[in-house]
Amino acid sequence: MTIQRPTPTLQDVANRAGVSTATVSRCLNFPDQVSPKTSEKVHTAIAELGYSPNFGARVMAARRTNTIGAIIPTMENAIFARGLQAFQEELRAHGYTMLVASTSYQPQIEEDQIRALIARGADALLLIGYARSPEIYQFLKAQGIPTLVTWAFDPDAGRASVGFDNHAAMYEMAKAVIAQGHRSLGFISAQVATNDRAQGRLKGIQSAMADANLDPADLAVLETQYSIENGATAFAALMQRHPRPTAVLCANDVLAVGALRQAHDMNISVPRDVSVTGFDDIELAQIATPALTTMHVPHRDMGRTAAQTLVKMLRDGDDPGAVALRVDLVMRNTLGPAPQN
Amino acid sequence: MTIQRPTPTLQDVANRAGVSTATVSRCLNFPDQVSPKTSEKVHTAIAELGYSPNFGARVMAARRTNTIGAIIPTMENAIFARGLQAFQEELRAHGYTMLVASTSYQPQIEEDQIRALIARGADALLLIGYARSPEIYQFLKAQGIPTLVTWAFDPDAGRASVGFDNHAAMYEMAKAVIAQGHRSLGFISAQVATNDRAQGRLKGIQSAMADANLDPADLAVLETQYSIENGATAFAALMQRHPRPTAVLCANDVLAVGALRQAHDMNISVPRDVSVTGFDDIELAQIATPALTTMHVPHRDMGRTAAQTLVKMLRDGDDPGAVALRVDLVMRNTLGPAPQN
DNA sequence: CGCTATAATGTAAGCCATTACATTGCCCAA
DNA sequence: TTGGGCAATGTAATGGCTTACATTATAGCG
Repeated sequence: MTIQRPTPTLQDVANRAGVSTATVSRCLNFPDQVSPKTSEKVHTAIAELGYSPNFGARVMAARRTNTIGAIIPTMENAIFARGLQAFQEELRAHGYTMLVASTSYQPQIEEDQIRALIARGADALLLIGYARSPEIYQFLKAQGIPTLVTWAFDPDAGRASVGFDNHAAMYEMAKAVIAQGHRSLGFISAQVATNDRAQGRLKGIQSAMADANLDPADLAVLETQYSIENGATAFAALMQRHPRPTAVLCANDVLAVGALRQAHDMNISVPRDVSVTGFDDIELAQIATPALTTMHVPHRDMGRTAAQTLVKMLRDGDDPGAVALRVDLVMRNTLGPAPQN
Repeated sequence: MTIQRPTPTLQDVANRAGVSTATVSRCLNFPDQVSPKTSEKVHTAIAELGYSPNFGARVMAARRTNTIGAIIPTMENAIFARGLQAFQEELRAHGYTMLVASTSYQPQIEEDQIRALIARGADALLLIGYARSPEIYQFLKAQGIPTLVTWAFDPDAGRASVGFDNHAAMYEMAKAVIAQGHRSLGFISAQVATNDRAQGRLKGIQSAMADANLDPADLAVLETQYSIENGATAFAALMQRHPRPTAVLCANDVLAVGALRQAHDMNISVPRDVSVTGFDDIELAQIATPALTTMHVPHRDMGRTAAQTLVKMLRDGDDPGAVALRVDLVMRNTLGPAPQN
């Protein structure tokens, strides 16, 4: 039976070192304001006592937690996992810790999570995309929480953001597809209603079609959820359409890989019979057979830049505006000329 | 110029609702101890004031943060991302928030992160694997932080854990390979030195070899880091060995997929010339050509169970011991009979 | 109706670091 | 030697919530 000794406090350290609590606090937080001699005494006392500052008291007194919240749809999507990893690494380099929450793409859950993370003391927040209710933006502002939007770029939104232009990226992809002679396009999309990135991508295709004198209304759109299986199912459905699309664009690589698998199972040759394109350029894209033509998004870079930006917002209080990152069309082997008939 | 109003406190809510601060606090933390009428008054006041509890004060008074830390090698590895996602979802269902840190597989960083998360007020910790210094376990114990080990299973370690038996799983895999007539085996492994899961897997193969009257020393082992590229390089190197392995086991699917790609590039037919096996059963495994024979690990289930276990440890203070989850050998198309010569 | 058991609410004592402001000590220039 | 300026240190107010314990309201029962 050991005697339960209360954990030592700042006061205990101060007593033992023969200084005031203020000095001990300064030793810990502003070491250069303390003389070397004092500093040594204090550190000895800390070591002897096994002192570790009380988190709650510290947060309460300093009014900050050095914790930054990130709310993403799901970590199971490699692009978010990768971005988050880079975000966390960079945050750590600046002395911040990351709090994570996920929404499963549901706006209501996102709202809850925003409130939850703020209640948990997040000093700042990383969010995906712009689309959310004005009330929640209002709340964020009222709470004085710096917030950064990522994965999207819209200079007109008037919010701090680090991302890429989903519309422009998909426009470029669609243009490349149309340049190969395709006139009948299909699009396997993520849920569009509450997802501004998906919306941007859809509109990008439609713009490219309009610019090529194709009727955007002819685009065969199928909305489904993120999974290989769903990509396969959607592709099969698209192949039943009349006219049958000669090119199927996908909102992400996972859906595209599903489409590829389904094409293979249906004995449809890619890209001879039908072209398929992805979006994101995750590992899967290189491994797919044939290797997937897709849009490369710099996920890690986005995460890192987001961290730096957020830290600067927090420290200097400045508004970085909307920062755009480059995406690159990666030509591999699933986009070819439209078949002649 | 707007007037900066101080954020409302519990006291403000209490005044407005005409009750005491204790009642408001109870409304928030123990709703069933408060009469419906009072509860309504309080919630109205909260809504009107836009009140949100102060995290620091709350932590300080309650001496707990309702935050649980998870320290993993990297989120870029799909298996950890998936496990973490399930962990986080389950935690949320119990009212906890997740703090994440990553180590890049470096023990020193892990140690820093453990201290960092505890300094950030983590009430409990999830760690991967058993291997770490006694000092850090000592520290964890001294701080009274419930800690759960996952991704591994060792009833003799005397620690709370939820995972699977890496040794037994790889033993089973190796046995299946040997049963196909393979006598010359190669193993592409993760770094073994500081990674008990990798160690277990290696030993599992060696045990199976010994049991089949093969000399474990004949196993051609190559250690490398997690990436498709490295898997490819390692496979190429293995193919230079004499005798050339007729089966290459890989410590994870990502390495295996790299091996598969390299085999394809070298015009080595899988499984006719060489068999390849993976471990984990991530999406990549189904998509690989040919589809990868691998060991299915219930990552999501592990995450969910870990969350439940940790919450119970925290609430009831009980020690769950070592919990084992089942893994399943998934036969697909990369394991075949050893070639006759 | 009066009494008791229990539910609901109130009072007030912490919790422990940070930091604005005050004070002391020291060095150097005049 | 003395006074000014700056570095180092000290004093003490402050932050907002939880919770043990005390008190009051309510319901049920004989």
